[in-house]
Amino acid sequence: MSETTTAAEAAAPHRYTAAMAADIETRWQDFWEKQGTYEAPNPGAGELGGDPDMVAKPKKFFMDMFPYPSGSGLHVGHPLGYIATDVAARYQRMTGHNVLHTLGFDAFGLPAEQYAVQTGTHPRESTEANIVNMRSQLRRLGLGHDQRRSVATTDPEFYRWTQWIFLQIFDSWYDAEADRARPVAELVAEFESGRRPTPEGHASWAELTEVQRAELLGEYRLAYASDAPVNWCPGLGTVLANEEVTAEGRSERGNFPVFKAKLRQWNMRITAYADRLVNDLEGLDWPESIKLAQRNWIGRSEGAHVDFPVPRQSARPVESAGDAGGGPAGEATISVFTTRQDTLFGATYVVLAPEHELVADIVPDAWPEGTHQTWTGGHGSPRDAVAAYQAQAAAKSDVERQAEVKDKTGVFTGAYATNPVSGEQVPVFVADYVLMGYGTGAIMAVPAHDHRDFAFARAFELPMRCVVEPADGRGNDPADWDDAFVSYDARVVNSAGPRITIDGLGVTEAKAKVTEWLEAQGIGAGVVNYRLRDWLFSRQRYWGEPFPIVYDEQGVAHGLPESMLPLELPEVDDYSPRTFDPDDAATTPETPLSRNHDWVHVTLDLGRGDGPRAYRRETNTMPNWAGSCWYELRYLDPRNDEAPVDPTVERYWMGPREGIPHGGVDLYVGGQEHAVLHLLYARFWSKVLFDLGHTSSSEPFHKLYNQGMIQAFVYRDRRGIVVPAAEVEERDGQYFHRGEQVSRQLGKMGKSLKNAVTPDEIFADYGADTLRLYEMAMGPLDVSRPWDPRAVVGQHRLLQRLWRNVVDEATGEVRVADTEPDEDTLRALHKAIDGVRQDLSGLRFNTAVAKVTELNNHLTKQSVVPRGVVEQLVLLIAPLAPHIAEELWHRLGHETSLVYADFPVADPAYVVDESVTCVVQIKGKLKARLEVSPSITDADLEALALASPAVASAMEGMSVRKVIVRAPKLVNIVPS
RNA sequence: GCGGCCGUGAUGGAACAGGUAGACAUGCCGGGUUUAGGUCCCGGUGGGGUUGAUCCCCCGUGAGGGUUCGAAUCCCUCCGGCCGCACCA
Repeated sequence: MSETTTAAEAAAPHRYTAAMAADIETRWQDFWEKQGTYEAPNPGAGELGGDPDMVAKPKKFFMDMFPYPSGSGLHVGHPLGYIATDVAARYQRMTGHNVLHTLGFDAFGLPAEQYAVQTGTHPRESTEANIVNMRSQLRRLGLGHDQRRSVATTDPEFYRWTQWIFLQIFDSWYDAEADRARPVAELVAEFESGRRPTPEGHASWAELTEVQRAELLGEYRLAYASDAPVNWCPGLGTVLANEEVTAEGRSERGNFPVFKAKLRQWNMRITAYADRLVNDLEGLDWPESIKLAQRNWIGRSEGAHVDFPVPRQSARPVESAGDAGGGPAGEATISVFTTRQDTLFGATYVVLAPEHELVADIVPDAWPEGTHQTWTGGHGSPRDAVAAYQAQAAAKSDVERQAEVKDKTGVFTGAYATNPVSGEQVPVFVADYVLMGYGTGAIMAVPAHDHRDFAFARAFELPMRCVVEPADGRGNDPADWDDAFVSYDARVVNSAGPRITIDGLGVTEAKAKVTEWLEAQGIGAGVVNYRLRDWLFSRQRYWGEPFPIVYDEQGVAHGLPESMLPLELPEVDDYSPRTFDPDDAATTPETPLSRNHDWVHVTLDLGRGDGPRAYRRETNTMPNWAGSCWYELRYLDPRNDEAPVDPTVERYWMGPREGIPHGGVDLYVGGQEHAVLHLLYARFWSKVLFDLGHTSSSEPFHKLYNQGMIQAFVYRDRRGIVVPAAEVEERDGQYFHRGEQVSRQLGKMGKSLKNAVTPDEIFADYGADTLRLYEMAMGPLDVSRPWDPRAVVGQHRLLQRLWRNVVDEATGEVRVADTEPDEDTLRALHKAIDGVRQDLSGLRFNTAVAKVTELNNHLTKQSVVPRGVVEQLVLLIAPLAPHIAEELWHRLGHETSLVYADFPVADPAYVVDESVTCVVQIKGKLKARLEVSPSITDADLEALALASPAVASAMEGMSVRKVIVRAPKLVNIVPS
């Protein structure tokens, strides 16, 4: 911008420019802050209670996915969703709602740690500095947030309650009969009274030692420590949840290899909620794609367990209850999971995962006579063959397994199991296409009707039997087939035996009959199986919530009493995670908190009546996701020091309501990347808190909206090196950087691609209102679209024209007239009101901007601007461009802010045109237009259309066969 | 491989429930204001044909086919792009 006053500026000293925008915007931002304009009152007399009239209004609770306070600042892509929710929230304020809208910070996480390692600053310091910086950047956008409610997950007063919720989860178990979580104390009471017997294999409650009791309860608790195999990522130095590992078996963050390792880690029993997490999706107003992603991730499938008896070779006693316990001595049982019980007669072999614990028990000393050459893997004994295969499978990474999907490998165990329906002896194989982590880790193979089994059977020359009649004419002999026949809509054949016959039944009937039979025989049962696993909840990090858990001398975990919360992060010498060679699977994690010996080893009185005792603290910290699992609740009641949220306040803002029995936030806007992470975890916590009676809402977010990404052009030179987008010049559709031609592609916006545009640049050139309008006008909120630096000016021009319609650029005087608007203008106004209302409530911001623009353009063409109309226009644009709207509102003589002014209401009489253009088509082709009254009858319109000269000439020599009339918009004439 | 979404001017995108395709904006073209520039103003702008000109005609929503009086919109096949899951029994 030029410093000297130009001639144009001298001619128009009161033009709306970037400088004037900056002045207006900061002035109103200060005003709003001072007035507490956006402070939404809670019901009741609490600290955030307020105006009862406001509380009595219908409420709206709008949220954005809160940001990580990064040190590198914002680019224009970041606030897209924040602007959208702000516009929606402002619209709701003007339509008589008590609107809660704020934004907090998800501030635990790796970047602060890494920054701390580089610079020596404490993560808390850099985090707080970043939050201050981000707050001021966001403030400059004019977002109407209730600042009193903005929380940071790193705040001890916040994570005190994260820890408290963890303890609630730790102290509860899932009662499958009641289908909800209950306090562990109630479970203990049931064990003590004998009302609930201890599970098979355990002594009675009274006979158990304290350690044994703790172990038993650990099998019930919703938060529990276990030694199950976890995802260990040496490159990051921490273990990870399944959701954080990519399909390629690498860490989502950093792309390091991930290995399975047996480590004692904390887990959350999210699997207990699998069914409810699937079922409750139905009532949510979420994008189908996200619901689908969650359904896929949970992976509910209905099927059955089926027992296949197999001779036991070793003399080992039966170790544990369950699958292996049923058979007579010398016999083991392979329990398989299948979703196709109906194909049981077609099961011609059985496969165990290489890690299956039964493998060792069933392998005989020598190959049975006549064993196929291909089955032995060239080994002299089954033991050698299986051991070699197991070693080979263990050494394979997930990536390698993926690569070999087409080529099935495996080896015969030497054992034969009995097919329970046919009594047939079927060979038992070990193969890595069966995964230990899904189902029972064992399958019955039905090669004729499963693609994978078919491929394996072909490779190993195993028999196939067709038991579902192919409907595609391929015949009933699998030997002639290229692939398995898989269908759920077919008839069962070849499935008659001495014990059960299902021939002729449809797949569904056959399934039901087989399941019933299995249950009656006690050799199987219908089960529902899930792909979802429990959520691995501990991390080897410094910058996270410490677990409020201590271990006594016997190693039993105890929750800290509420009075000891928050358990604050201790000072340590070194915050950095201990990382390792990314490929070295043999490493083990080290927790930064363990470096503070004095903090770890403490003497505490936990209030259990046993006085002060020595304890050792848990040194893992919680994953990043913990704080975001419940932060919506804290927005409601951020200063409550007796509970995470007051129940009355929670019910007011989030409780069940008309058509929304689950309750939850009214609108939640954020990116798609959290489909199976944050959004799943938060739903889980929400349900636990609901079950335990702490909240009235069993879903956190009723309506979810995914905003698209703002992309930007990426310019590369001939060597493919990215050049700064700001330095590229365009000439005749070609792009040049320092004289050299460069190529242009669309990509993410960001520093690494040298194409980031910061809000500050746009503020300097145009102002915040222009930025807001441009982001809203670019396209539908849920679609990704490129940032076009040249196009921003269009929205600035709109504001300039709006300004000019109210204010004389030369004098600064208000130039509107107190005249009555003409009919045309009234119709333009009321159509705009009607359209903008619909668009804003439907989150169609781009078309709302277009309608406001149209009305403004209409006024621009008028010689006099009627005050009544322009005032309504100012209100219409207020949610989108609140600063200029306030300024004009003020200049138009209003004393109070328009934030709570009534949004204009359309007069239906003016929403319809006085006359409408009727289209006359002949065979669907446009032939003529007629100006007609909107209330014209079909008959009148038909007569009018047929009488029109254009129709008469076009219909010359033809007769009318049929006329379709859709008064008042259309007549279509069909000639014969 | 399975599942889902999407292809409209030079560009971002409109078109609510099948009924005037291209609203609104950028860019571009022409004109104005200005010493000049544009973050100013006014007008034009899908392609082709025709006319002195208004008019008028034809074509047009990735390609092909279908349903319909009428299709960007519904159905089928194909092509292209994006996303999710992926040996899940």
